[in-house]
Amino acid sequence: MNDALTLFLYQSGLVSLTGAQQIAAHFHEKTLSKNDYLLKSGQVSNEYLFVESGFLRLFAYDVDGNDITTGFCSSNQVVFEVSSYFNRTPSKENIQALTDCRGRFITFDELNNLFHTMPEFREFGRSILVKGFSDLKVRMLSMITESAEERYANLLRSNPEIIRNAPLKTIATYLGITDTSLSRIRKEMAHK
Amino acid sequence: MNDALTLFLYQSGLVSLTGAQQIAAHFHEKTLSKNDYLLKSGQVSNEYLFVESGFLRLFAYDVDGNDITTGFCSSNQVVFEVSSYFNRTPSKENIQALTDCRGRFITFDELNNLFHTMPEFREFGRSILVKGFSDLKVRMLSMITESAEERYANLLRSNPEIIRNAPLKTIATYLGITDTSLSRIRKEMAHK
DNA sequence: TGCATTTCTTGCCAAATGGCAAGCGTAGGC
DNA sequence: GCCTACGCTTGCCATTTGGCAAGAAATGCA
Repeated sequence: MNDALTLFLYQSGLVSLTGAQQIAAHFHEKTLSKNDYLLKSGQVSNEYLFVESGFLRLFAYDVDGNDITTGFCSSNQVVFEVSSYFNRTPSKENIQALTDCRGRFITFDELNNLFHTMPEFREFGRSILVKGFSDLKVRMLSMITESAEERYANLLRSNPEIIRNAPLKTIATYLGITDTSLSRIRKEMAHK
Repeated sequence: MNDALTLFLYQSGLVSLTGAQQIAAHFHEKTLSKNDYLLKSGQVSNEYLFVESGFLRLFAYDVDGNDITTGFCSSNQVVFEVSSYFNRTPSKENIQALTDCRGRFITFDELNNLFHTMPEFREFGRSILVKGFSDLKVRMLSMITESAEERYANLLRSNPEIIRNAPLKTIATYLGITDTSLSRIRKEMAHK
């Protein structure tokens, strides 16, 4: 009987089953209630969290103090603030639960120890980083080449559950538009 | 007497001076003439290139076949296509020299061997990945919160040399606007 | 040098998106 | 259960950006 984290590690293709079990054993339980923060700006991210259930969002504040959603996270994904976690510097971003969440985390020191003792976990760690990077590149390209309506339709296709759990304004800032515009786009799309 | 690569490794703060010298010794010379490709889409990126002199750009094709600049690279930076290089998959992006370039590269297999034998190089490798990721996050936030004019002003401030070496259309796609708009923005800014 | 190609600018107008404010509905706290 | 946030929609109009096409300027190549 293997838990979701063990399976996630194993299914990456980079970790053996016994390796996955050993690695997963080092993670700790974590629960968050809706609206709880996993990370607040100014803090140093110290939880590399595998999400078993629930949804979260990452956001930053712009110069005018508006919060801008920089990412979403759903179950079977890893969430943490890359720069703060690896550089041990204060985060500019926040990570907040959109719904009640359950997951398993590991601290930076624990992760580094595991990296040293288990090369296959190192590979896994790199793959998480590379995937996050590539996904952001795809999103940037979509931001440049697609209309707001196309970007919303994409998001709806790829993350329908999140769209149901996040308020309109949150989704709008993620897409780079105002809540007013998103409301109009929704209306447009309903007509079709 | 240390070369630029050795200094770059050492100045990361993650590698000792002797370590930096040993690592640099594994890199190979590379020169590119203006407009040469370091990587073409469809190929697997196999050169982790430290640029000693010159400028390059990364670009992808959108659905209509237009090329979209996804990044710039100048001297004292490392350039490669992250996803293709680490996953050994065909690249969707191209890397092309904007000017004559000189640098030093290492292949994927060589890099992995070095990662295994020199833990300090592993740290360095991670820091390159993390920095690329964070920089892209900053750019995404700027894309969402700033006007085209502000983004252009930022780019002008951070990379004046590149702006002088890249054609207007190349810069425009990087900023997510048309060349027509960028031309107008330049005119506007000249008036001030 | 001269021709051809590309790059850049500009005018005119259209389309996309934003700003503001009012109104409405709903959900949570007391 | 009521009242107050808050979240969402909508109208009106402003601003930003784009599309197209023509022409000017610069560049590369024979």
